[in-house]
Amino acid sequence: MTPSSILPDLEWRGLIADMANREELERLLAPGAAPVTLYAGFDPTADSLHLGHLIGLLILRRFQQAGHRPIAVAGGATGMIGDPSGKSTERNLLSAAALEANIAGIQGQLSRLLDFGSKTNPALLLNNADWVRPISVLDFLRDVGKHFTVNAMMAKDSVRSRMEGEGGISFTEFSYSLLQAYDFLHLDEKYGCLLQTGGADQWGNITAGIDLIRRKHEKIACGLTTPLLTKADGTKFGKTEGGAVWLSPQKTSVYRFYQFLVQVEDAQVVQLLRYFTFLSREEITALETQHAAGPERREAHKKLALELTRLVHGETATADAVRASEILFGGSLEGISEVQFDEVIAEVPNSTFARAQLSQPGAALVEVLMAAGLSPSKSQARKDIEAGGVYVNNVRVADAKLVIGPEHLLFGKFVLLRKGKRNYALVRFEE
RNA sequence: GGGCAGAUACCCAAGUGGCCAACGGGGGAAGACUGUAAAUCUUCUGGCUUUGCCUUCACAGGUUCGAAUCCUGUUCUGCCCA
Repeated sequence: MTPSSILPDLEWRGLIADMANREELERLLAPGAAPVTLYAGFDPTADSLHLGHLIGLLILRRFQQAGHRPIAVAGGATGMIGDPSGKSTERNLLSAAALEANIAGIQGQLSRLLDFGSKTNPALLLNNADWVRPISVLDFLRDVGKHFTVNAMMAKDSVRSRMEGEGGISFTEFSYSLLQAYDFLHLDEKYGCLLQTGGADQWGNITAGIDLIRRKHEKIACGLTTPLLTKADGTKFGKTEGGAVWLSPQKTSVYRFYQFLVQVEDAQVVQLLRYFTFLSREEITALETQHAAGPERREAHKKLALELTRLVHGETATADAVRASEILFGGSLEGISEVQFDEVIAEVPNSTFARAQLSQPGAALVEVLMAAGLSPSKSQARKDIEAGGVYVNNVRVADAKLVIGPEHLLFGKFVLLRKGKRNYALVRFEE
């Protein structure tokens, strides 16, 4: 990847939703031009980023691989305000302590996907609180606020939809885009950053920054937005029953992360390969052909899951998740060794019971299902069993009153539970 | 401050004295079909010691043999007037 090939590559991948000042951007990225400094911001709304954020982060990585200089900005300041973009209601402010923890969490994730040691174009990780905190309200209103008309701000989609809605919008959130505009200005002044990237919902905030830079310095800054990720039916991508798919293995286990990608619907898999992987055009085209010829082999899905899990969680953790998946979805449990089983344990949601519970009355399956987190209540567990959706050691259970006893144990201590087609949980009975 | 309307399960939304754990839709779960896909069809979707029992229809009281439904008060929301 060369500095000038980045735009065509992004375009081919479908990663460009919109560009602000396209001609200028093309000029900046023309063959022979100097490396470009660009930034994207990540607000600390949670202690981990999720799949949706990953696209934006990977854009930075793509630019860096092409020789440009990425800046990842953690929104220590903007996170205190709350971005109204894409939100239908006013948000609760996060406490300072929560913010701090969140920043620490996402900074770690940001740093893992970018290269800070590069001799030629090292990445930077900044916190906008560093330059927003020191500025006084009066200075901010005079230096930044003066360059915006409320008329223009109200025309922005994020603001307008909230004005028309019922809850209104607080002055705090209304001001958000000014803060983000100020970030862009600051990064231009200090690092010569003239390109901001972000999701399509960030368009308004990005152009606010471009306007500010133009008014203050008569410079043309650029913006590039990526499409928002949705499923084929238009609903949110990256959500499971449990919520978002997080990058933090504490919040979404590596196995679940991998499985989420393996289970992606067919209609999306090729697009996701383009969005999320660094595979070449040729490799992706080949996978697409393979997938079209034999979708049941799921080659594209597995490759997508493999590549992305590696990127986020590393080689070792990925190998474990793949192995666990092969055992659980490989069909029969026969011939599986105890060693292999041990490997599955760490990956699959698991819980431990006292061995003593197996004697005499035994442990009621409904209780175990609940304890294992597969069913939310005993009533539901009964219904799940009656519907034919529960398996013990991959054998369907017919009786809702089944009691787990020593005869169900694998290797003397495990019971593998499954609800539905693909929800596994492992229960270990220990002394 | 005055007037009016409303508050029902995850969401929307029926029900206006017994037939109500509460119509219908969405969302979710399971099954069938498949390929750890989609579409389609079927079932389920308060809890439990499950042929039955218990707790729910904003909250607190009351009327009644019996209330989500009637009455009183409280809280909250929307609309209109000031």
